[in-house]
Amino acid sequence: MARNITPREKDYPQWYIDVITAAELADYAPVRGCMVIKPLGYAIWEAIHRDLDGRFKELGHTNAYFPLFIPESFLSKEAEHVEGFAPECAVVTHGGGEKLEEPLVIRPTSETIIGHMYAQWIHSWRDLPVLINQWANVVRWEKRTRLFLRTSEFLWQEGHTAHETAEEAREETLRILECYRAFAEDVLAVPVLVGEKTEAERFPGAAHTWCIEGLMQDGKALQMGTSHDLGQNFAKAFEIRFEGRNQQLDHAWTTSWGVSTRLIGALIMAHSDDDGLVLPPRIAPTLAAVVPIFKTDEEKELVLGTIRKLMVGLLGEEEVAASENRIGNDQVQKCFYNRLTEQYVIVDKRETARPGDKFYHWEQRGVPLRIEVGPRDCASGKLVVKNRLDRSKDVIDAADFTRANLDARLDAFQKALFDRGLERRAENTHEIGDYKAFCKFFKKKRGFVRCFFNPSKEAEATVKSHTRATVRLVLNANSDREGTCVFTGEPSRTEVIFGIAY
RNA sequence: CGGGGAGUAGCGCAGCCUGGUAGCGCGCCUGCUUUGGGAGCAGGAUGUCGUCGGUUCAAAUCCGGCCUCCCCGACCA
Repeated sequence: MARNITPREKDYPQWYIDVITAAELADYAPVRGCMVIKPLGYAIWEAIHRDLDGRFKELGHTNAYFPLFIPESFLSKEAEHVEGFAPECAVVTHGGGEKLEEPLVIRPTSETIIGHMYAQWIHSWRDLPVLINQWANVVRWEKRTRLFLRTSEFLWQEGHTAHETAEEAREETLRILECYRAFAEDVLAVPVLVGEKTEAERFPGAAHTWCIEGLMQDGKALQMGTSHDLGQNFAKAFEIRFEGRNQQLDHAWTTSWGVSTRLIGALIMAHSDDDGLVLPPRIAPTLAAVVPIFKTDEEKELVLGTIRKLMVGLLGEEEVAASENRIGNDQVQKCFYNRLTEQYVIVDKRETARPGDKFYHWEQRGVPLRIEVGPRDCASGKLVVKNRLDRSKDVIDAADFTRANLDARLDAFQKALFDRGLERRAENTHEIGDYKAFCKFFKKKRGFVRCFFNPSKEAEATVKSHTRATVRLVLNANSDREGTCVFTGEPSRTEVIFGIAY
């Protein structure tokens, strides 16, 4: 058992912090609500960035960059938008030692400044669609922060598109939603529900907000991504107009969508255990850690020699030789397993730590596979493969230490992780039709509650005051099944998911 | 922003009530022995006691302001 990690059972919030600390994902910054993303945490973000970026480009989007500072007056141009964001904006009032004529808001999101630019770039239907994404930091002055889940500054991507018709904008919104779903499930191995937000939970200024929602191990819901159909709201506020095929002036239809470093929090809370971080192989910066075991100098020579041969067999002489020239290779030798995804197999050659230390070290950092090679293995031509997820230990022939073998193990790991998530979600999803039972459930338990519900701001506020639960998403606004609203008892065809959210 | 808890060596903590030259465990450094699940012995280094101010001959300790973190609320992409 890891001695530096509080078990989930004992104190879940403390466990979360302990896992982050033990895995060295992040550290607190000397500014309230801000964090430093340390190399391992950042490598995970880079992996998320790399994969999603490819998906966006595959769909036809390109990246651009807009300013961090937004003139304060821009925010006010969309009534709901300013109402939603003004309370959490950081505002710059001075620059260069002088008071600014107009204060500058540090972007909490970029709809306004991008809308302003789109108004200048878009004149004709021939200019549409505009499909731009930006990778950026944003600032939202949060009262209560949590590492990765909610910090005052965070990293994200925000896509902003403009279209000729309402249909196209809606299609774009749903296309991105599906992109997020596939990414969350296939890459992060976190099962997500997909649906629309109710008016109460909608993005300020959006016509429709769609989301992917995951269930964490403590039964709380986590919003992992949103895709907004902005209708013509921002186009009207910023006068994004174009002359159509019919020679009439019309406002463009815009969308925006984003995921953030919060996804790292989702990864931690969905997969990790009392021994520390667990990462899906498709995201893990290090796929396998090779731990040499030896006592004497002769054994050291034998074991390290054997490992070198194994690594050459796995990755080729060129890569192994290159890794030996990298700085620090006498400590932890980093060999590229996949240069495109920047994923490594490492050899932990530190002589200051003993094998047991190394086992815990890499386990806590979420490395999916551990390879042990000792004198006994060298003699028998075998090696040990330990699986981080199910803790199984396989003794395999050295000849089987191949890409095909490792890939198969990593694929099985990825699948097992996702299947475990599906099982957990199934166990923690309940259909409840009666409001008394509904309240009783949330008094004691956490999880997704599926029910019929006729959304309204008032009803949702009342339910929240009773239970702290909110509508996480509308599963189906027009169900084939006919039910009764869990709150009012009236007939309903709207199926929703309630949960207590992070 | 309201309620509760905390801040002393890298980490975890004691000391504070009852002011009087700052301690323990782990980690770290050196050496030897070790090494297949967190090693043993010996020696050693490390602190503006979160910060600013007040009381006092004297403050980690008493008083006040502020900062930061954690938990529970409120708020919230």
